[in-house]
Amino acid sequence: MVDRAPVRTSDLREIPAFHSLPDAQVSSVAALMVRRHFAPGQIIFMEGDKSGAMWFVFSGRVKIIKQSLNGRIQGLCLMDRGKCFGGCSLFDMDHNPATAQALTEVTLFILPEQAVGQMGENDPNLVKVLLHIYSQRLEHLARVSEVLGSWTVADRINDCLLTYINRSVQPPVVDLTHEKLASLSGTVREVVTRHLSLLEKEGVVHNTSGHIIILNPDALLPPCAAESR
Amino acid sequence: MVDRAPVRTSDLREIPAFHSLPDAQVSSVAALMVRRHFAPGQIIFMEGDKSGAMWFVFSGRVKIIKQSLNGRIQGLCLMDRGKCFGGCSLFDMDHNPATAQALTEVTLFILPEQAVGQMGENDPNLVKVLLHIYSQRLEHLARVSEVLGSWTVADRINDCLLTYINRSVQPPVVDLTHEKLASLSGTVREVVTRHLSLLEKEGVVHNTSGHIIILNPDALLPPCAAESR
DNA sequence: GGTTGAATGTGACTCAAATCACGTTTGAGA
DNA sequence: TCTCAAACGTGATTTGAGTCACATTCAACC
Repeated sequence: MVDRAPVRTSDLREIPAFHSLPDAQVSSVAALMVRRHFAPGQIIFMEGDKSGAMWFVFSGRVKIIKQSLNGRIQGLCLMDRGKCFGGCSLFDMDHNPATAQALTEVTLFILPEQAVGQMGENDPNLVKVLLHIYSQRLEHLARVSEVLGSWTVADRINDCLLTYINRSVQPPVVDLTHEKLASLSGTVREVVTRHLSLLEKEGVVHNTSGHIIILNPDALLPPCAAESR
Repeated sequence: MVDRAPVRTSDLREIPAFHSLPDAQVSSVAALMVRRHFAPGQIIFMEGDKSGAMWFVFSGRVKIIKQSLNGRIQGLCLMDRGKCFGGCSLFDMDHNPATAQALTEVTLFILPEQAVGQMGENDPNLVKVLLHIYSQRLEHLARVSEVLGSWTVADRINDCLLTYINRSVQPPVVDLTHEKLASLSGTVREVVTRHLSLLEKEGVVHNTSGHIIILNPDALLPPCAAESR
């Protein structure tokens, strides 16, 4: 699965974490990276693995999932182009807390563990990259814990719809099955189906197989956000 | 509330985030800090505030809480001596995501926003302090989201008991009312009371007013952790 | 176009946990 | 020791959401 094509500086430029970095450093990081390919369904790493490598999505989509004790699989998030995942052992954790699985054909850039370690030691600019990534995660986790803790299932589904909305087409659309949406919002398919039927009755969305067309995104906003508009 | 007594280097040494820092730097950080005092119940900062200052608990206990839309208050965690909170706007967030309230008499050290900003610029050693704090939070949040997402209420209550157990007395004890425990574990008082009665029947804890005596801490471990013993 | 497996729709049932509504105990201070 | 507010105990009721079971529709591909 290792692709011989090297990681080009211009490729890395597409990844937000490297936007603010001088060219020289981007290319030195690029030299340390490895390009890999995964087919849909392939496991990239498993919950419990000790790898501290960091993974960057160059193309395709990766699913981060977690298996709970009762055997249900909770999707944590989807990683699209430009996103970064893994590297958890750098964050004082001794193993990966979740599993990463390719959802489509994906091309990933890997920054191996020891390379990440060195980055921190040497160069304050590179530390900023790490801080940037940290920030993203903290924000995401803060959000997840807020959402799981206080919202109802209906709100969580709405939130997922807004998170994975694709506005590049008109009207905007969410390319997820009810099944996947259920997993991402921490519930089961039937509940998603029922809630989407409700939303359809209200004229907020339109259901087609495999896609959900969003007619009125604003109606999906949680009450608090709606107030502030 | 500003206390004239300066923050001493030896005071900072008590805080884990500064353990690995050379003396010279600890004292330069100490010079930037301000000591403040809060009475029980006082609000330290509110959800939505934009302050990016970081707060360190020197003595006493602070409660981090979040008000959900339905008006219920969810306690996120308690901060005891040595813990750090706040500074969220440094983490790419534009406002504090939660409220901090003094639970007892507390003495806090504040590292003002611009001081934190400078730290990152200048000294790679100080950046490690930030990374340390980041790591702690990521770990905590990862835990919270795992707990909220997959565990049952009973498991969450057990988890809270273990988190806030005070082992400095024998037998160990948890100094929280059912009400506070309910808030921390994301449920309501009645459910906590009922679950604790159960645990008492099983001989795991003993209930007294305002304190819960833990007779058998191991029995509180979740199934997964229990297996690995 | 007919077959097939995935995706969706829907009713009935179940259950954990929240809510409601009390009564009882506790402990600190007048 | 009396009082009162806070903390605790407990039944009855409600409900959100997960589970089960099965029917229906969709889309891809020979």
